[in-house]
Amino acid sequence: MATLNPLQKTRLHEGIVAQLQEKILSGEFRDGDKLPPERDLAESLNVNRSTLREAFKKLEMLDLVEIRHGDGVYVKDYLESGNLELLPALMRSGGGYDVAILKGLLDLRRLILPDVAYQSALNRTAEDLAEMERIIRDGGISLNDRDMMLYRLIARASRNIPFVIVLNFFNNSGLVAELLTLYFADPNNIKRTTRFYDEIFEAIRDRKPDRSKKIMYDLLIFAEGKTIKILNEQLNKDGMK
Amino acid sequence: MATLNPLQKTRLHEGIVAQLQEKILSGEFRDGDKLPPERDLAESLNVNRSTLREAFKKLEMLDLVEIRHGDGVYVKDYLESGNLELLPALMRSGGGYDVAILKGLLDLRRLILPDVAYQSALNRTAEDLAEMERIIRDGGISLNDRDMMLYRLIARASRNIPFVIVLNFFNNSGLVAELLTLYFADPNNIKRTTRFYDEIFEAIRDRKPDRSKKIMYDLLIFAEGKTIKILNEQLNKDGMK
DNA sequence: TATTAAAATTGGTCGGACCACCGGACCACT
DNA sequence: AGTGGTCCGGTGGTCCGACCAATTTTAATA
Repeated sequence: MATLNPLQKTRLHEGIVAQLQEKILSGEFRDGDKLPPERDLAESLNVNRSTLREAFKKLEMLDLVEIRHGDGVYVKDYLESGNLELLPALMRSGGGYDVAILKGLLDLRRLILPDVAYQSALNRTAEDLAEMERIIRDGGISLNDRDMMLYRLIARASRNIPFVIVLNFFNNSGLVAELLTLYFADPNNIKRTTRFYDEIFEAIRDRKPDRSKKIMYDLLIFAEGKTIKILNEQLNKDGMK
Repeated sequence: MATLNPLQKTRLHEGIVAQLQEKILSGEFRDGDKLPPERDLAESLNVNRSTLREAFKKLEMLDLVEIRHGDGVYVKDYLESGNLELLPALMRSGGGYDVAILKGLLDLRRLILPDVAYQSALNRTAEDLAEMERIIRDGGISLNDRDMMLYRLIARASRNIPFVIVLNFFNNSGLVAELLTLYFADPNNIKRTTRFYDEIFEAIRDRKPDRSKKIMYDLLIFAEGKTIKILNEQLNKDGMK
């Protein structure tokens, strides 16, 4: 408790969230622990109680803590209640990437996206197609943005809202963006993905769900392999320094 | 005695969150809309500005709004940024179940859980097995709780943290709990699920990933079919009234 | 007309006050 | 010994009013 640092950021309560979240995810605060009273904690952090409470509201929404009126604030077990939003933070807990968690995330993506493509081929409209084609042909968009936009369009065309929202998680977590930058550093990968765009577009256009699914799956397998390889090389380099 | 439900205390800011969330999900507040200033909105809602701000912090965490210092609070497109936590609310938007969203959620579950079982069969420890057996044999737990606890144990045994956290979503959203109650109302379904417990336990115990995966998949297909059927019957009944 | 400076608007933080709820201690009665 | 009643300190929940900080709008100026 004594190691909480006062902070100065653009938004104080965000800094508090980050600090407390880190302490929970790292195990410094464990399941069942009772945090100090808001008044005390606010004083320790050199912030107003209102500000601290705004931070607590976010932590509560992340299911990291449970706030009991008249009692106190208790740390919850994030493995039992934690939110998906925690995964990016969890993956970076040690400075670099936690490869096990990264692989788990890639597992999730590989399990879901092929079926998104499948349903997209079944339910896409002419408008969906037009938008997809526009994105694919548009040269004014960065590789990263184009990639994420296309996936979003495919998901929307599936008319499956849970699919769309799960994809948001991958797109907005910043995770995919980071990996894509590494991935697209290799021109061969750009070529492979560009081919993928054409293939998946055709398959969805022609309403071929099974083929769409396979095309998506193959691309994901390819991209996963490359990405893991790149990360391993980085790790080795860092390790030798 | 058993029918007494603990009444939930409602915190003011939670009511505000629910109210604003509903207006956003229903489309009354659209993407890009600027909300009234905190001071005005607080007065309209008859609450203090601090209280309103706590609500805003939660809405921001749900990615339903974007707060810009010196500018205002803007509604975001939940289809582009929305959080998984929104799905339960979205599914109940019209009073009953939005069947399309429900099916999408079942899709997700069916895509993921079989592979959770697969990895669980590969990575489970003796301790995992012991806990699973304890849950399966324990007669003192409600059907619902036992079901959710077993799934959680299977997920943990997979040693795949993203899997565990995704499963939390299904377990904690209240969604599965509701459906399970309907599902377990039929003794045949209880029998089928009890058989599933034994089968999946054996398969995981014997480290048979493919068999575990298939057992999980078959059970999910069965349960989905039954659940959808029950819901359709309910809809028809309600429609005839 | 374009630029710049002041003013207004709006979210962010603050300090202090009071209310609502919980838990434990203590008491009265059985 | 056990049950219920009462009280009290601690803690989260809400409120008030003020000022700070970022942005937008408006007005003054070149």
